Amino acid sequence: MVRRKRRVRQAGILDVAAQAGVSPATVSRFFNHPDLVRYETRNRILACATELGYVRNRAAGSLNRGKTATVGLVVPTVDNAIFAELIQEFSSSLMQHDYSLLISSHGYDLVHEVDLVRTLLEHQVDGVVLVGGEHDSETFHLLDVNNMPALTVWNWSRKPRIPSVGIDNRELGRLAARHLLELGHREIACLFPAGSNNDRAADRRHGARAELAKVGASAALNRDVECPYDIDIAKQRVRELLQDLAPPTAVLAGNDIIAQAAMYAATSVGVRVPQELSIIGIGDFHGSAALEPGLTTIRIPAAEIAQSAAETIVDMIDDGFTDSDRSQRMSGELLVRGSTVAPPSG
Amino acid sequence: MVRRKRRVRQAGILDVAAQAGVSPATVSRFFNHPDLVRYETRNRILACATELGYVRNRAAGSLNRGKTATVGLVVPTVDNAIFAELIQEFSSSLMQHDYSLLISSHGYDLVHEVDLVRTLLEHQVDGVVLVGGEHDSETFHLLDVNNMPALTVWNWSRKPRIPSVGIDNRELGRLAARHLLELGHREIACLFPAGSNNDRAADRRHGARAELAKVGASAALNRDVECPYDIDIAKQRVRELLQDLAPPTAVLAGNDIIAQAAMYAATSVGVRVPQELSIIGIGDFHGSAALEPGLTTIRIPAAEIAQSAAETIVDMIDDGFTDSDRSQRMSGELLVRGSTVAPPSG
DNA sequence: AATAAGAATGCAAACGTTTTCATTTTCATT
DNA sequence: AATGAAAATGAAAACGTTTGCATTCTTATT
Repeated sequence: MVRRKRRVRQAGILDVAAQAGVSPATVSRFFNHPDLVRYETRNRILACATELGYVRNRAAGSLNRGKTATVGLVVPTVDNAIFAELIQEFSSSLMQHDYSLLISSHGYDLVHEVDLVRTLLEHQVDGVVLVGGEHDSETFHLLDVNNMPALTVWNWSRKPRIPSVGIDNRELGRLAARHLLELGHREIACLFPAGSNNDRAADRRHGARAELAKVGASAALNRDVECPYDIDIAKQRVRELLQDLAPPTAVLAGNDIIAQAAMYAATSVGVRVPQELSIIGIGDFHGSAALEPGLTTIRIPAAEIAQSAAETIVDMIDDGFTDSDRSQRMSGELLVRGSTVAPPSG
Repeated sequence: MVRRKRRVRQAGILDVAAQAGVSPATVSRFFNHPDLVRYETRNRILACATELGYVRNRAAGSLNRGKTATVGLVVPTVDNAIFAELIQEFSSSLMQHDYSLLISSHGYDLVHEVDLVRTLLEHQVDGVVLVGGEHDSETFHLLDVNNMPALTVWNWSRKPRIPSVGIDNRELGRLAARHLLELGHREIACLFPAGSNNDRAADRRHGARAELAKVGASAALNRDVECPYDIDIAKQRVRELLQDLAPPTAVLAGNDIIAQAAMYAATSVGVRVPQELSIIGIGDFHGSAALEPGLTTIRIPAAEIAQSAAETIVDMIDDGFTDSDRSQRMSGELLVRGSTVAPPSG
């Protein structure tokens, strides 16, 4: 059977109406407010709709109502465990509220992010969720001018430009540092990505450094290594570190990916974890518990953040945007597993 | 400054037109066919548009043109390295063609998938891309009735219901099995997820089993373990396997996640990889090379698949759907790293 | 200067819904 | 059967673009 080249006109609400012997208005009501339609009529319409293979045209609907029941989410990257859980959970929470999700990623490029946000707006999303608190001023401008319900997630901050749902990254850094210090470590290498375009990482690093400074920072200071969230590069960095004349007794990693890389690096140069090197991560990603030894880390409640964010943005959309600040602060939690112990006495 | 509760009417094409002293038609042309507009007029319109913070309303446009420049992608899950690279690459390829991406995931539930596809159609996507070749018949029906350009990716199959761009999963299984056999392994445990709702996994398993059968399957047969793509569960499964009276000399994992879990499992029970246990995965995910030892695996060219899929679906949309079969077959490739060697003699 | 061809713009009719308001039908009450 | 209230439906006007066709403005050619 040859597929017709000529595009068959799709069945519209008018066709359904004609077939069912009612007005288009009634068909529309059937889909949007079924309780306003008589029982028998409902059946008739449903039958005709399925028979004709009718699917609603949300674009047309939204033109009228000014709502698309769609939320846009902008993440730095999807090619990574980092935001996978957030996305998954956000998506399904949203779906429970009958909203759809439009995702885009900018690869940690905040200028590119502007375009993504604009595209989202062009597609008439009802709300926008961004990861992180730092964004191009044009991004803020666009959201503001278009009076768009917006939310930042992942990081919490004291006085956000737009409401934020997330954790205090400084605290995460502090927690991780404190754990290592309490175990007795003083030779600690910190591995964080560059702060530009990534305020989350910058905050974590500041928190960690501040905590370390309390016990006299000089030792830790020269072990502040810049390292992207990339497993191969991170592994290489830690390797160099371990082959140093005076290797650190502990690694404080900017996230679990770097921590995982650190474990591999240690194995590859024959350094035993945790006996000779303690490693702590941040994030508690899927799989971090399965590592051998299990990775000590600071848990970020990704699922909770995602769920709460979904509910908050939906609220903001429905309530039409009151002034009440919807920000919410979640907290990180130290998860001690096998990768950290007291440093070798010496 | 108090944020207005009342929703300020967004600037529309008419406002821009009025401000610039031209007709709405010209403004529309400025955005869609700039070359039709005189240079000075262009400048004037651009100035007014930015001043008013105008963003186009694609919903309205699409109503008229019947195009949204949006493609829908349906993946089983996003919470996993598995499809991350595919998504990322597909998204950016699409963006280069000025298309946007609508993503949804169904958690390996093909019935749920029907709803996702319907939602995608309601949002007037111009094309739909599905992962895997097996889908609910209602899914096929919807796509067909609505005459929707559609593509399946990831797996290639001989006679697909709709065109497919991907690899032959049977071949991947075969390749992995052959490598182990050639090294001399005969005690091989295969770990694959259940085949229902996941034709990719089923095909890989069949390919592997077929290859193993060539050398007499009985040994391998009783080592056919069902195991989901979950690192924690997989680790547990392999652990049980290794504590068996007659542990296998090699593990053939359904994907790199399971393989990774197998490595951790081995470490946790003190079995050395690769000396006492060889492990091969399928996929070559981000990070598989960084494992210690590096994971031998069958590479799936995710980026190539994604790029090709993006181009193909865009073609199908633009060309209005000729009958030519756009299917494309990519191939897997054995990547020998450190996790496989000949079995211990004896 | 007159003319023609081409470029630039304007007019107005779609596109497929939703919703307000008006009208009809139903049903219980008298 | 007559009445009124409530429920169900219909008519028609939006929503903000795009585009075919008509018109006007440029510019080059004579």
